[in-house]
Amino acid sequence: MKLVFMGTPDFAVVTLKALIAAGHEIAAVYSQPPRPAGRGQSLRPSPVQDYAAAQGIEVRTPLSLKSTDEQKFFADLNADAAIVVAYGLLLPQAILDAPRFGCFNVHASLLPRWRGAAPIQRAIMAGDTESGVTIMRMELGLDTGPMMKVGRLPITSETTASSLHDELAALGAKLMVEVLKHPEGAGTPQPAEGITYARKIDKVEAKIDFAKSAVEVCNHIHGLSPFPGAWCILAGSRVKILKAQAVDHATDDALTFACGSEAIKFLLLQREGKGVMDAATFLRGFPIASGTKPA
RNA sequence: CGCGGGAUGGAGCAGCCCGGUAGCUCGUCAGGCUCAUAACCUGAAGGUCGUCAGUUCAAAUCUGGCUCCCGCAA
Repeated sequence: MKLVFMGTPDFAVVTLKALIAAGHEIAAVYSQPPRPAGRGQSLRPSPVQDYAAAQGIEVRTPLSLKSTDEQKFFADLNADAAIVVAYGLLLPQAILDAPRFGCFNVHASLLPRWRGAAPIQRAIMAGDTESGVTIMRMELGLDTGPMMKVGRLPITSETTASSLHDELAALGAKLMVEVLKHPEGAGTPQPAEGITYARKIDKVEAKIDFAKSAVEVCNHIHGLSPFPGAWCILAGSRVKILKAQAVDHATDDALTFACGSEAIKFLLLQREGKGVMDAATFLRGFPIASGTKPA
């Protein structure tokens, strides 16, 4: 089929690759325009733009799809379908109506739970035991469209936002390819019950609150790992915690700390300016006296 | 030019301010002890101190350039 792909982060690249591998023609790729990012705040293109450009695909980065010029260009692509994955722009009705089979979206949650911006992180932070991806036919509303296909994945005590992100990206890409084999289906309406919204992750949320229970702290850490990274102050240094484990009670272990209930054991950490290390390695160069309290 | 930290034997760090025998924790190898051990003891190997240049009798340490890594902020 002749497709238009719209997406921005790494998560979307996985689907784009799968579509190309499945033999679809990508008429054009839309992505968020390059923005100042990283150190030196230099302008850098999105992962999707990077990849598409490297494949020789035309990339468009409009600030909005509201202009009639932009909508006309889109319509003139004469696509069979538009595939949207974490694009970052709302699609006006004129865009939704343009492709022959409509627009399809990969969303990283079991809808209608976790509609919105940060479904992967929110699912882990909330302590969900299951996550997944939903392929939906797009509507004007935010993640409200009828479901074409759903894939489920368990969330365990080992799951981090990073690992779940990778798994869901792969699963979503696979399911999208399958959906496109029968793009004419109407899909199943989302349940009216169980709607929640996954609001954007705010940096101020990242600081660890040791007053919560160990399990909550652990979920918080894993949900924000590795970005933006849950952190606390240890012996005067800002330390990011990328992996942890809830344990029954505080022990003599240098990196086990009491929480509101039970205790948390840090397994993977990163000091400011340093690389990521496991607990033993971290302690070798940055000894933490027993009894030290994190802040 | 957004702010800042860093590059030292395989790993993580100290030393640098106040130039002059390269140290610590761990790992590796050999041997010993032990019923046994991620235990303990003894010994050994392993580093042109990121790179280029400068200052100096002498540079890991002072000065300047370059490369790479990371935290914050966006």
